[in-house]
Parts: sequence; C-alpha cells; structure tokens
Amino acid sequence: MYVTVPSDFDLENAQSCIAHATTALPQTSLKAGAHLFREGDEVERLHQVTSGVLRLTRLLEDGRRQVIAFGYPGDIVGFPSNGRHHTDCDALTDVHLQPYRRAALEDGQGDPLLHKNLLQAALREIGAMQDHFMMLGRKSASEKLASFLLVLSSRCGESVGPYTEIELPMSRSDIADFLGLTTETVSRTFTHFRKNEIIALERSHTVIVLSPEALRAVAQPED
Amino acid sequence: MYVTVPSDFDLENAQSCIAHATTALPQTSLKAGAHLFREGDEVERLHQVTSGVLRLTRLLEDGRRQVIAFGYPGDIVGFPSNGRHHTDCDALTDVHLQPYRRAALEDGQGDPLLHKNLLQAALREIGAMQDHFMMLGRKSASEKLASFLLVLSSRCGESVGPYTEIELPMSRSDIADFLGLTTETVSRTFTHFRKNEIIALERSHTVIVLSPEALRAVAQPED
DNA sequence: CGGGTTCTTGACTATCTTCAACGAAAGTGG
DNA sequence: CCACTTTCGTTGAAGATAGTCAAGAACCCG
Repeated sequence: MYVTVPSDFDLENAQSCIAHATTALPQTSLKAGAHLFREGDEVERLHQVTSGVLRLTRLLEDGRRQVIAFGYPGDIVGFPSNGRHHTDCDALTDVHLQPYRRAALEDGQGDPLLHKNLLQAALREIGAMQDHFMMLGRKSASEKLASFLLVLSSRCGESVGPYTEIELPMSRSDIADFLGLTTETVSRTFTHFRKNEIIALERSHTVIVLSPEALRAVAQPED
Repeated sequence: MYVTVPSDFDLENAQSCIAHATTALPQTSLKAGAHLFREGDEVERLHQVTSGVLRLTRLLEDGRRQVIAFGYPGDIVGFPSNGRHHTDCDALTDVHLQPYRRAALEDGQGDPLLHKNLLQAALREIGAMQDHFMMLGRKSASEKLASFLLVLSSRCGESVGPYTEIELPMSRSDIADFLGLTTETVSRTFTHFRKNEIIALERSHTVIVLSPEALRAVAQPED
C-alpha cells in the first residue's frame, strides 16, 4: 500500500483474489512479528495478503530506515528484482497469505490468466509508487499524514456511528519511516489534528475520523 | 533513471537494446522539448531510450511538481498503469527511441523473449524505485545531490584527463524536483561542493568530478 | 504490579525554504 | 549581428518546518 492520489486505487480490481482454482497454492499464514523474507533472498513466491498487514522495509548502513510499503489485504508483495527480494518484509499482525509461484509471473506458461493478473499488479505497483514519490518529495508533514489517514480510511476504515474508525497496526516510527518524517513529528501532527477536531484518538492506535472533509482539505490544499 | 544505492544498476543488462530483429518496430526520434506522452494518455508503445535524455514528471493541482525519473540510454519508459500513462514525458535533448508494442509486454504472444525482457525491465524498475524512496525520504540535500552526481557519473560520465565530466541536460529545477528540494538548495549545494573542491563547474551544465571519493563519502556517510 | 517500550510534549536547533535581488545565459526580432 | 527580453542560476537574509535531545506519561506484556 502506497499513498496515492485519491481515486487512484482500484478497489474492485486489486482486492479480488487472483488465485486460479486449478493452479492455486494453499494459503499460508504468518504470526505477528514474523518475517516473510529478507532483502537479498531469492524470490520463490509472490504473496497476496488475504488478511492482516505486512511491512516492507529497506535499511541504510547507518541505520536509517525507509518503510517502502504496508501490505494490506489485496496487496501483492514480493516482486523480484533480478530474481531477488529488494526489501525486508515482516508481519505487523497475524497475516494470511495466498502465495503464487514466481514462475506464474515470469513465465506465460501454466496459467495465462494468473500471469496476466500478476503482471498487471506489478504495473499498477509502478504507478502507485510514482504517486508516492510526490508524497515523499513534495508534501508537508500534515499533508503526508492526512493523505495517509485518508488512504487507510478508505482501505480499512470501519463505520462506527457517524464516524470512520481506523485501526493502526503499525507504530509511530513505522509511519514516520513510511512518510519520511520522525516519530516526534508524526506524534505532533496527530496531536495537531486532534486539537483541530479533525480526528480523535481513542487509543494511540485507534483513530476516529471526525471530519473527512477537513482531512481531505489538509491532504490536498486547493492551491 | 533513479538514484539507487551503489552497484545496483546492472549496466550490462539494462543498456543493451532488447529489440528482436524479426518483430522490431522502426526507431523513432524526438526533438528537444517535444513531448512523448502525457498523463492519462492510453499507452500504445513502450520506449527504450537509444540516445538523448527524457524527463518524466507528475504534477499536483497546485503546481508542485515531481520529476519521477530521467530516461537515459538503456532505460525503458512508458509502463502502463491500468493501460494508461501515469506521468508526462518529454525530451530534454534530441532523443532516439526504440519503440515496443504494449502488447509485447502484456501478452506472451508474439515474441516471448521480448516479453520476458520487458517484464524484467518492469520488475527492475520496481526495485530501483524502492531505493529512490530512501533517497527522497531519508537523505539530506548534500547526500541527495552527491548520490545523483555519482549515478550520472557512472551512467554518462566522460573521462577528461584524470577527471570525469558530466553533462547535465536538465535544469536546476528539474534536479530539485527530482530530489525533492528547491532550485536554491540545489544551487547552494553545487556551490558547496565546488568550494570544497569535490567538483568543478565548467559551465552550469557541465560538472567535473574532482574527487569521486569525497562525493561517495558525502553520498553515504559511514554511520 | 513492575519494567520496558512506545507515545507525547517541550525547548532548542538545524536544515531547508521563501522572498528578493542580481548577473549570466539564451532566445527573439529587428 | 546586436539590442532587447526572458529565463535560469547564484547568492543573501530571514523565516518556517521539521529534526534533535530530553523528560515524563501512557501503554503493553509478562
């Protein structure tokens, strides 16, 4: 999951499981905190998240970290770069996964429909990442966090009375490393939104969106 | 072209033209300043740069711009996201291009080798973009510019006596929008490098790398 | 309940941006 | 070819946003 400009995420298309009955591998699962793969590992499978949330990260020698993406249900992770994983991946919550053979992506053989679906997923990934560049390079802290909350709200928000509730399985520092900020700035920005009654924090990991309009206004200022 | 961690770019692999004799489309060319495609256009062809440099950009409603990538010889641009271009693309210099049918990427039919090569290019693209996230999210202005110059130096540096010379076809604001900075900061950082005798500027678009070691040291601090 | 981690908050600082001015370079038209 | 205009690059001063350092509060887990 990246933070893309609104309406870019094709829910219908992406969330559907693209497994094909005849060739499907059995679903697997992962406990919270367990790792799925590490940077440099040979890619054997791609994985589509069925439930739970994954975290993809990359490290710099000096310890700086970038969270590349969060893997939410419907997302496919593990695209090989020169045959190898290019990020670390671990589970933020218990996760269920639908694995696909790497060959299903790379060879047309076997299941042509699956091949096509995986390829399209990879191409959508490129598009989504291009949007995320804009986020990282050109948006302020408030814009970043507001955009992030909006995406989460549409992908995993639950209606609670008149409001939308978002459960955040990741820590403040995960959010910071995803958005190119520090934990302190993320925390302060949450507080700022809270004081302006744009959101409420039930617990630090449970956000209630009080005013989606205000959130949208912060995320993409008119000009 | 993205700014990736060192040694990640596979020169051999990427620079080679992947056209297949029997199915090849004729080369095309583009004058400096001409556009190749615009965001939202239906993708008909992918293009591999043969000579010259392309610029891929994305705009925010309020005018903020992100340069997504520069297309250097060997690079392939135009991967479709849901069948459409997701960026604008224009030529910074006169450019020669090898076009490929979109179907060559999306269908296995036709030329299986070409299909495979295009797919691998798309997957490498994902890996390279992941590195670029780190750049945008976690690096300082000096680190960004030093990394940028190092990549250019290895991709298009020309030996001039003991030094490497880099010709920059893009403006300061292109560099700024690529690295997530302002033109002023880019300019100041150039000046800073010049004063420290890491580089020399023959003209504002011609960089001479005086000390690649120093540049590397700035690009990736030990810890 | 205790101990460690995570989150929040405060004070201060640094980096980068903004605004502004100027000079250099490049494009335009007579 | 030269003057004119416009764009681009550099530099300075001031300001703002986000980062750093530090401490206390809240939360989680055993």
